[in-house]
Amino acid sequence: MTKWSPILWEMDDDRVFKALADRTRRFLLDLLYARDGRTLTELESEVSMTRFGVAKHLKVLEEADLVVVRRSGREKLHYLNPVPIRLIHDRWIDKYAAPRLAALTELKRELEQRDDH
Amino acid sequence: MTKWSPILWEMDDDRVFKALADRTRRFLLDLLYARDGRTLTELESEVSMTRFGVAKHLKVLEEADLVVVRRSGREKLHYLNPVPIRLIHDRWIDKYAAPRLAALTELKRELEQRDDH
DNA sequence: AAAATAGGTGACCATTTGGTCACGTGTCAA
DNA sequence: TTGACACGTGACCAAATGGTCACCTATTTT
Repeated sequence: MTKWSPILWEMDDDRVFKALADRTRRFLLDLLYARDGRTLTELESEVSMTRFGVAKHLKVLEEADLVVVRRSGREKLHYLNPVPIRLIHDRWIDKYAAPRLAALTELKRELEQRDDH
Repeated sequence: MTKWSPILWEMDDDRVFKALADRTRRFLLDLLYARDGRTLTELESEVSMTRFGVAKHLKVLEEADLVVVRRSGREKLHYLNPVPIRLIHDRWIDKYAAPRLAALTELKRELEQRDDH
């Protein structure tokens, strides 16, 4: 229905949400958020799963454009792309409510800290 | 691992992402984003699915805390809760990158508009 | 050139998920 | 109080998903 401009990127929202629906894939995003540009083998070593499983998950993340890759010889470096996440946010949170919400989530974080020890 | 403060709300991140992974459920959130406080019957009329299907989806959204309900007699009014969405955003987008990203997504939106007609 | 390294493919199986239906409960109005 | 209305439950089936494996290609190193 919507014609997307292919100039910057393509976002298929179903692919993105399906990609985020799996714990392992979210953990892979966490790893890349902490440090970008890792190879499949390096990521595999952080997850208790075979290389094949991890490769499959990374492929799903790529196709959702949540992860972008750069090839370097026989290695494939993985990078986190935050744009689709930002679009999720913008879909259900309006500009004027955002600051108040940010304050609330901040408060939540503080309460957690206080609880943690 | 993290002890959550039950004071404000509980967030099970898996429930949230699984809930968002379905097109119909996202559409229900869109409907509630446009106008809050609707009943099951009203929401059902907007979707080509039986009442049972819609009820099941709403239950999933409730359990994920993406929708909160208020009972009024025999009716059940549904409201959108943006907090879990905000938490998704905060997980993978750092505070300093957010403004630049917002500009990018804004540009994207403009390009779409230009394309659309 | 041979061996080691990094990654890809298609098939397979167990489990989960989406949607429908028959039936049941609580609330309101005539 | 009787019937209409708003919603909930448990069973059921087809389809999609997560994970593993045997086997494959391409690049680098010795």
